[in-house]
Amino acid sequence: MTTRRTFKREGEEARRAALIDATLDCIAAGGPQAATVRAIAVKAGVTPGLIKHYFDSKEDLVAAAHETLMTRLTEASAASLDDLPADPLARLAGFVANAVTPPVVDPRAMALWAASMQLVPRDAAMRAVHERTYLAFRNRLEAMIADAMRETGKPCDQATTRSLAIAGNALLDGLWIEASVLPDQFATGEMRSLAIRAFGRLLDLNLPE
Amino acid sequence: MTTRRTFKREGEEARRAALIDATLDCIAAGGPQAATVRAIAVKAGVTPGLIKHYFDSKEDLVAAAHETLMTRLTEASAASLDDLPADPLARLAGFVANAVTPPVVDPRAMALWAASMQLVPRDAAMRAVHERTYLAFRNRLEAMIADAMRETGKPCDQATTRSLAIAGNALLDGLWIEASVLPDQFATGEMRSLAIRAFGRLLDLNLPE
DNA sequence: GCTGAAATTATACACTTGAATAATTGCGCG
DNA sequence: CGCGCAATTATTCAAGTGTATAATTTCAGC
Repeated sequence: MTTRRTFKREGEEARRAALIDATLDCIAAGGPQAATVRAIAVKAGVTPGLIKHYFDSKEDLVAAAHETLMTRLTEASAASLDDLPADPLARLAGFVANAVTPPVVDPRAMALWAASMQLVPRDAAMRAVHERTYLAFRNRLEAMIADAMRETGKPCDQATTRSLAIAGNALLDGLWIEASVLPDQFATGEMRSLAIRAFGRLLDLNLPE
Repeated sequence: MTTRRTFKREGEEARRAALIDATLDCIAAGGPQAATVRAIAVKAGVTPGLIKHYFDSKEDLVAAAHETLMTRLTEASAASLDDLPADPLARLAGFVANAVTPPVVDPRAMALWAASMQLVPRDAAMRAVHERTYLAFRNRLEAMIADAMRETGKPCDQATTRSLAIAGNALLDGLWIEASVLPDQFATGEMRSLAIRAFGRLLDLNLPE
């Protein structure tokens, strides 16, 4: 007679979080098709049936995982703000450098981001999440740009600031992607100074490296 | 007694191409997990077994499809070069505008691109394809940038040109992504002039809109 | 310690998946 | 026309999928 595996009762929040993390791990490691209920359960140290107990369906779990991912990416860049200097120019330079170097630059995060981008065009809920997090990031960048321009006596109108934020955001996105996916293409530290210089040219500001 | 479905013999190239197109259609419509051998066969107007006849495995077919996708994206942007003016500044502006407006901007292409980016970190063959196509695009951009700088009497050294090409490429990538995934965020024509202005600031050139 | 309810595991099921094999058909060549 | 081979279809199979349900275990409250 085989004995049942022993288990411990965890709180609902802990279990949901563990299942979500396990889902993200699976997707990062092998793409969406690798995130099967069984693989997720193994990674979470749990039995497949438990997924059904905490989520109505696997689809629900995946949606929750993507929401968590997006929130984390946004919060990660927000957290770094606390460690940046108060001087607008240095602050902006630090923000830029942070966005294009590890740990923000990370193949795993990149793979997860690509997986979620893939869902955006055909999933309204995912699109809403993306739109919200995108605008949050861009608006934060816009505020820092406005501060920097004002600081250097080159204030610009709102439309220009908006355009610069859109372009600056795109620049950071593009550099983040390439640094994450082809890390060997760039020498150590090259991406950092490259990004700061490019951002400085975009704003016509002399950002401190 | 049920009669067999009638069929026609197509050439090998035609069948392979049809299967690859069907695969891309499936991935674009429903993500990688929707690209099952049966769905692909239906879309190609063929029986699942035929896939095995032309490709050793489904994995091989998917790899071939991604190679085709990447090549097409690169060739699409190359084709537009023929229609651009010879003047370096106007040429660069046209290239930029082309990259951030339809038909290059396209939710379907974006979804396919995301699907393939997702494979890059864990598939060496995909990484090689990405690296090759990325460098081809960037080198083309670098040459145009060098021409434009020389034209305006602001020649710059090779390292600077390289940096500007990397940043310019990132800027175009980022704008392309956002325009493709959140088309409603930008007014008609806004993305185009925004991109040209931002690119002009990056290079410190007055690009004609 | 008991007890009961909730959490967790175990089992079963219907379905889909990719692949392998056998049966048939189209069609170039004589 | 008919032969033969390769292209294509049809069928089958084992493995894996998500989910539903039943059986067990944990643990808080008495």
